[in-house]
Amino acid sequence: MPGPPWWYGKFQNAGHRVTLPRQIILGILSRTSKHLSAEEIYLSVHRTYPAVGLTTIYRTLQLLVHLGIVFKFDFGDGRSRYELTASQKQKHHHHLICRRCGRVIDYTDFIEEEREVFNKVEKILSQKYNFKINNHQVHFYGLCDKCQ
Amino acid sequence: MPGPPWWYGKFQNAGHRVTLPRQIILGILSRTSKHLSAEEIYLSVHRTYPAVGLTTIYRTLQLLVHLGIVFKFDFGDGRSRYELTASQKQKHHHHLICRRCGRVIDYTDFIEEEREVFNKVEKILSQKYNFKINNHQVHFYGLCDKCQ
DNA sequence: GTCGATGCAAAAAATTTGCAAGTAA
DNA sequence: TTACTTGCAAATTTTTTGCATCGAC
Repeated sequence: MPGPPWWYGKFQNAGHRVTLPRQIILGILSRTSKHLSAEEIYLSVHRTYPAVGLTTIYRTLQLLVHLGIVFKFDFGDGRSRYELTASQKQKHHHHLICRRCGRVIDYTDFIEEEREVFNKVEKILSQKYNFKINNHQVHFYGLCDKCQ
Repeated sequence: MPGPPWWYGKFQNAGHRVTLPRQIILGILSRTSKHLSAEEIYLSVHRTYPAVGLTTIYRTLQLLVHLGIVFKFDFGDGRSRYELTASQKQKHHHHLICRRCGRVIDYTDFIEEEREVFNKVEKILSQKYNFKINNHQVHFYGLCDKCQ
């Protein structure tokens, strides 16, 4: 029995409406493992729902970032990239970024080991800076095999 | 005795020239602890060297990112932010980002386990993906005290 | 002297905004 | 019904490019 999606409550709590465009966009994000740009999401939505405009994509993504539902990244190719912070299908992962060609590798190695440390660090930081921390991201920068 | 600056070799190796604008920009970056935007750097340079144009700022920053000398970040306010990857004065630090107001707190309170994990992960990832890793960054996302 | 680097103006992209019309709650 | 959302078009903002000149090596 598929109850309401996991993000439903976040919309409710913040007083935001669950509209069709928003559901579609979240659907796309939850079905991909890529780092999509606003335009790529727009094109993907557009195939099935041509009525949805690019503006709505931008506004929705802004909202989702705001609610902590998606991450917004800049991998250096001039456009922002978006991905869900969590989902059933999507494992928590971090990034390995080539600073020369911009290639991005998702890695999930050691996430478990990291988790323990991050929980601890998160706790310390939360108290010290009075921050309510929800997520974290690790980026390693370097040169990929082809660019060395 | 102040020999050539630490980044000198990186320029040489890559066949890039050490010009006045580049030295000025690096000087500004090494003297601040802020996350400056291209325009802020431009304004800062412009005070003392009005001849340097905004285009040069962008081109120089692009080069510095390319060489691994500066980090380029998107903290969500619509413009890219830059900071040195390392320097004598600048301690390695990570970021705590408020997803509501965009406030960014630098923290340097690393715990020993944190360091250990990163060294370990870096080593393994380097081998597994054949990446030459130079740097890493950790971002914690959440709500700051004022935005909770 | 060479060839990379720079400045200016113009162009290109990406993202945001105004406003009337649509629609979830 | 009420106010949040949306689409479209226009505007804004950031970043990039073309080209003649300049300057580091």
